[in-house]
Order: sequence, then structure tokens, then C-alpha cells
Amino acid sequence: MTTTATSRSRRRPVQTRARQTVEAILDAVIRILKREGFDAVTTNRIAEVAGVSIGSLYQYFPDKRAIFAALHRRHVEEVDRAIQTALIENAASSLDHLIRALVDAMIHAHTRDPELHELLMTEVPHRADGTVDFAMRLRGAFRLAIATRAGELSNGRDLDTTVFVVTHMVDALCHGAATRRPSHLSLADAKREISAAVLAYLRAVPAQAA
Amino acid sequence: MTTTATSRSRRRPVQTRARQTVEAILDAVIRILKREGFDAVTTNRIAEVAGVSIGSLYQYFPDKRAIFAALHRRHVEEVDRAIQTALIENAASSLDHLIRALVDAMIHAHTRDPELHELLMTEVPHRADGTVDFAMRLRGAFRLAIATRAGELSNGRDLDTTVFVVTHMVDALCHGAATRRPSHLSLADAKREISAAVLAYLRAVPAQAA
DNA sequence: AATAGATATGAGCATTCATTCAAGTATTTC
DNA sequence: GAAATACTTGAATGAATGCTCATATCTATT
Repeated sequence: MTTTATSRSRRRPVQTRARQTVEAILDAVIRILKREGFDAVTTNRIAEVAGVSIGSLYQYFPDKRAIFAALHRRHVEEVDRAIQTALIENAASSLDHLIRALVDAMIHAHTRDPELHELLMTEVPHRADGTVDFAMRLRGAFRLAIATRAGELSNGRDLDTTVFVVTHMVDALCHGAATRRPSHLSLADAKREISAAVLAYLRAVPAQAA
Repeated sequence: MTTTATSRSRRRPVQTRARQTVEAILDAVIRILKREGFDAVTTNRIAEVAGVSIGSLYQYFPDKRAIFAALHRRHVEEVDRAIQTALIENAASSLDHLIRALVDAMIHAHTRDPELHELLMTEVPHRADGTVDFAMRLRGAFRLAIATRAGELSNGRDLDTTVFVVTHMVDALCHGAATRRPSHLSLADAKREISAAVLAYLRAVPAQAA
């Protein structure tokens, strides 16, 4: 497990059998993470839990870090698909509706397995393992959503700035709603509140420079 | 480095010499993290870079994880002090001013060493290593700030909900502003924008239940 | 049926790493 | 200035880990 060199790449699974092996490996990591903690996630144990030989593991992953990277990628792509779907299904909706739909999609994606998401963020190293790509695509989604609805806004604000704020708001609040929501607050209420917060910002008149 | 058992506790530094040793150890971890990456952070290397013997390290830390925990604690306490100071210095200020001050303090704290903060969040495991405590104290600060200024708000909203939203907004946006701010956006502008977003939410009329 | 390519196996190697401990050196206390 | 306490040292240990490779089995293709 070296940080420095990019290890040589490996075979890409082409048969179904092989794809199952890869999936089994990623699933095994999750199971071990949840049941035994991060330190128990050794390559040998991964293979064991996946019901696969250690040799097979190294057919598809050049080193241990690559497994974590793949796990993050898989997770991120899942969320991304949800976002893109919401974006397409609401191409004709009002800003109001679209924001609600995006928030809904984000929360839904994070609610499927909050524990996993939490573990991935706090225990599994993920420097630039798709996280940056995801942030970019999320920004892209909101940029599109907002830019095409500029008419509905009391404008004047720079688009990049708006997108920056909205993206961070939605990401953090949805994540928080899925994992650390106060007990009084229902998921439905949380969704409403998050959308309301975003819309309040979008509609507010920009602050004047001091 | 075991996840399971809580390792037996160690000597607490009482002489200045010993406190310097502990500080040197934590500083060494940061240096290695930045220069050589997480995987290079071994106990032996920490001791070496700290200019301290490996034996001394184990006088004060029961195991490797404890070092990470201490590092997180030190960082979190720094941010916390900044927040508390802002809270006290603006005890008599308007909500507007106080929010600005809190945002300013948060950003300032994260701007001192953005790279470190980023590394701590993405590479160094930190499950429940002060992170939870920090979230609680941050919520406490905002709860106090908002509850004592309820008069300034177009109220009707549940306090816990408000605090939940505001805390996540400020934390994520300040963090983002310090580490991933788009190049067009100056720090000063970011501060204004974040404060504006928070105030827009606070002043907006609560959304109605569907 | 035969061939080639893809996939699977797992014992074992080289290395690394976290941690201990017995012995020494400062500092404080009385 | 002696006794007690706090601190430091670093070679050594042993368990664990990441990963390779020679061999075997499956699947697809012709």
C-alpha cells in the first residue's frame, strides 16, 4: 500500500464471472468495515469474506488503495445517477420543483445506507478518489438547473458564486439529514426545510459589498 | 493499531520537557502527512521526525490511533476557541453582526492551514474523535446565538430545526470557502455570501407542510 | 474437439510495523 | 545531596500484511 507510485494497472473483468468477483470484493469490504472495523480490512480478509482467492483480488486491483478507490467510485456513481435522473425528469419543472427534486434525490441516495456513507467519509481514506469528480458533476447539475431558470430569480448574483453556495448547502444538509438528523425532525420535514433554505438564498437580494 | 479494545491509558506529561515531546510528536505527524502521505505515517517514522525515541512516544500514547485522536482534538479545540471568542465578543451584537462574526471566525480558523484540515478529513481516520463533540459545541453556539435573538426573526420555526440547518450550512460553506473556493470568489466575498445565505434562511417564512 | 484466452487458486515470501522493556538520564522533592 | 519521580532511549521482537507466481480450471471461439 504505497501512496507514491501509481501501481501498474490490471485486467478488466470481461466475463460475468469476473464481474461478480469484483462486486463480491467490494461488498466484502463493506461487510468487514461494518462488522469488524477498518483495521480488519486486510487484503487477505477481503478475499476470504468475498469467497474469492487472494490471487483473484490482485487480478483486478493493483493494490489495496485501488480497492478503496473503486468503492468510493461505485458509491459516488450511484448518487450521481440519482441526480442526473432527477435533472432529466424535471427538465421542464419550475426552479422550486427542481430544487425539491434534487434534494429529494440526494437524501434518498444517502438514506439507503447512511452507515456506509459515514464510514466511507470518516474511516476510509479518499483523497481525490472520485470525490472531486463528484463535486464537479454536482456543481454541473446545479449550474444547469439555475442558469436555465435565471428568469425566476431576483438576479444580479454571479452564477459561479451561486452554484458554489447552493452545492455546498445541499450536499452538507442532505448528508446531515441522512446521518445526524435530530430525532424531532422527520425526513420529510428535513427535505422541506433544506429546499426552503436553498430557495430562500436564491431569492434573497445579494448582499452589498462593504 | 487495534480498533476493538480501548488500550490502557498512559502517563500524562507534567514537565515542560514532556509537553514539548508530545507537541513534537503531533507536529511530526502533520509534517509526514503533508510531505510523504498517510501511508508513511508509521510510529517509528513519527518518532524519528519528531526527534524523539519511539519509547517516548509510547509513554504518552497507548497506540497509534490515540495519536490521530489527539491530533483531531487539538485541531477541533482550536476552531472551538475561535467560535467561543466570537460568541463572547459579540454578546451584545445584532443577529446580523453575530452571524457575520461567527462565519468570519470559522473561515479564519480553517484558512490558517487548509491543507491540514483537508488531510485530516480525507485521509486520517476520525470516527468519533472529537468530531461529534465539536458538532455539539458548534450547535450550542448557534443555538445560543439564535435563541437569544428570537425577536429579530419572523419566527414560527422550531429552534432545533433552525440550528440543524444553520450549523450544517456554516460548517460546510466555511470549509468549502477555505479549501475549494472558485478562483473568482475572494475570501471577503465568500464571507459576505455565506452570511447572506444564513440570514436569508433565518428570515424566510417557514415552508408549509404538504 | 481443439485451442486460446480469461479467470481462479493459495501457499509462501519479503517486508514492514506497532509495540515492549530493561537500562539510562534529567528534574524535582525533602 | 540523596531519594524519588519523571522522562528518555533504541535495539529487539514477533505477529501480520501486502502481494507474487506457478499451476489449474472455465469459458468462448472456430
